[in-house]
Amino acid sequence: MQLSPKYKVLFDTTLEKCSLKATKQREHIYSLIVDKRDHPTADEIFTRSRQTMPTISLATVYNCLDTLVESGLIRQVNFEREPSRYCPNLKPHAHFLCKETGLIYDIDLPTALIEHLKTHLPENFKADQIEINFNGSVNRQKN
Amino acid sequence: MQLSPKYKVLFDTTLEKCSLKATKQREHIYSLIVDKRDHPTADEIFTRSRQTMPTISLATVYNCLDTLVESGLIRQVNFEREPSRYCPNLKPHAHFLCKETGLIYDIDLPTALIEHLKTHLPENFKADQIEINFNGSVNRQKN
DNA sequence: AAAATTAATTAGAATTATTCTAATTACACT
DNA sequence: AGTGTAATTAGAATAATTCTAATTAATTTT
Repeated sequence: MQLSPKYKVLFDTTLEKCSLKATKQREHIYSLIVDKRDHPTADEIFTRSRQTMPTISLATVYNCLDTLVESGLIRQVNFEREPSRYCPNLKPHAHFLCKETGLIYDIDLPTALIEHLKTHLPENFKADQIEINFNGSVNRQKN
Repeated sequence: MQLSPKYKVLFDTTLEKCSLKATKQREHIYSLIVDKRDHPTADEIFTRSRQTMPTISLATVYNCLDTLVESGLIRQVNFEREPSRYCPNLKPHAHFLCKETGLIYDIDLPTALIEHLKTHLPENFKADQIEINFNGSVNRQKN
């Protein structure tokens, strides 16, 4: 529940850059996401945040998540019609949803590969973002 | 509102293969999606379908869409928190959402490229599906 | 062909995630 | 301290989707 110096600096400077305030609610929610990188939903984050900040409201959780996404500190991850999930990993990566466990995994992808995907767009298309989502199952490793 | 022979055969055989019935509601909805490939939402499909089938219900539209997706006749396309959209293009492709117009474009991608993405998964990960979504803007072509 | 079985459709209620509204609080700047 | 602006809050509202239970349609069995 305490941001490491590295993330604290990132948090402060990023919000500063966006002329947004580094409030304790925003920091708290950000620290939860950085701390437990299990791609929680807004509701899960709400539940967790109440444990140490019992007065926070669900609206604030949504507000803070939106702010953090806009400022680029976290990414919103959407799979089909499921509730949005949130991810603090800022390296270019894809997501993999295991249909058996419901767990979401980060899949590192080379930046070059992601850039290569863009070359398949028509000339007048300019992509700001690419979202790559895998769906499947993770097999238990044999010993 | 009339399926071409090609799509009619595809529709009939695919549902047959899944032991699902080729009802007139399902065919109607499928034909709308094949006919106007603008990635409509369930609600848009509902509105369109009522024009020629005024007794169809929204629940049926959702049911039919689910059935068509499950059988593999159409794809469900999800961008962020927006309502699901539906796409009859079965070739491997990505989607591009223009943030200015809200229009969704199909982006053809070589099968090899999509397969190549899978090679970046850990060994015990088996992907059934990959969803690739671009976000950005389409610039008006200069003359 | 009638009866029975099963699947699909329907209307409307219920749910759920998210957004909105209006009031309050916190903070920064004179 | 007083003012202005942004952020937070509680609760209501919304919107997409799902659920429920009843009806209809289609198919198979008798």
